[in-house]
Amino acid sequence: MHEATLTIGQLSARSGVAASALRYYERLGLIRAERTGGNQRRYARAELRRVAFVRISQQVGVSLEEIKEALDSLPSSRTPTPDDWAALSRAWRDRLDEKIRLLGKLRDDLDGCIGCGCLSLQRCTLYNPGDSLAAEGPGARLMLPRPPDA
Amino acid sequence: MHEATLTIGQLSARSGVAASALRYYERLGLIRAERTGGNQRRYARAELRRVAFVRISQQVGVSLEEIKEALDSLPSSRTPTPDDWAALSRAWRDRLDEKIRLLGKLRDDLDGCIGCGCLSLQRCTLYNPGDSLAAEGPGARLMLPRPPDA
DNA sequence: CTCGGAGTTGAAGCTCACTTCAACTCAAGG
DNA sequence: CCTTGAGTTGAAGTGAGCTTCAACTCCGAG
Repeated sequence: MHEATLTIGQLSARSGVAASALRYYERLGLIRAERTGGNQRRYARAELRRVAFVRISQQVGVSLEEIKEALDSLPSSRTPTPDDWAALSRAWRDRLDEKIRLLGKLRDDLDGCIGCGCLSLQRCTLYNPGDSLAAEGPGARLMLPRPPDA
Repeated sequence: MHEATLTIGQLSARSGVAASALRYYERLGLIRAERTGGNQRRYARAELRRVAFVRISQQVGVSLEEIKEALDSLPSSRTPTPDDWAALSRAWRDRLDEKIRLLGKLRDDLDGCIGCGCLSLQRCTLYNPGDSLAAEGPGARLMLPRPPDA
């Protein structure tokens, strides 16, 4: 026990992420694994940090694709240093700040706004589809970009 | 123009929500419409408020099902008063406060946490699958509830 | 060597929140 | 009356983020 590398089961147990999800993440290029002679995955302990980063970022509402982009900024040749991670976390911090700002605005405006009828108007500060808090969400999305005013 | 009721196209234009989405919301019971003799939808202006509430709530990361539950607390017999809406918004406000609190915690912990390695541990304050910020997310979800410790 | 639990793959399934399509009908102007 | 644009329906498709299944193989304890 306490070896240099982890099996997928061990990584799953330690990260709290299902093994099937870990394989999925690998397909997307979010994490990487060595293989044993018998083709089984062996994870470097550093992968734990990646998995944790993925889950935390998801909780903030970032898509896996965006998370991948962020992770791709880490050096691939060497194991990322604390400084490498710190740079990533700084970028995320800005994201969080913005999100917190928007939520605060939403909270402060909601009471006053919702009763007065301004919610019916597109001009309402709360109702600006542009500065979406929650990315875009899932689903088939097209239906021609809404005209500036219709 | 400026009639008592709105067609689906008008509601779509005013709310910024696609007509197909409005029909979908109706199926889910989030909004309601009268019908003309020729079976076309006619929306009371009060529905605009409902649509706005739905979209704003979605931006905060609430699922349509939860939004429906909230809307169901509005009186169905009469048109909701500002007070009715205010009650709803108070409940949402608590939600927002909690979300803001969690995001703030995340932001404050991230820098220190991510470089040090504690992210690898389940005990990390950041890495508590319990107080999920983003509900549960989409997808097929089962795979037996994770055992208390594995 | 044998056994059982852990691991492997690809393909298919699932939920959410919609959109898209086909094949219509309605409503209003000319 | 005719045309045109807006509206109607149900069914099927989409994308994200996984899970589930079947049919295997691997690996470590006994």
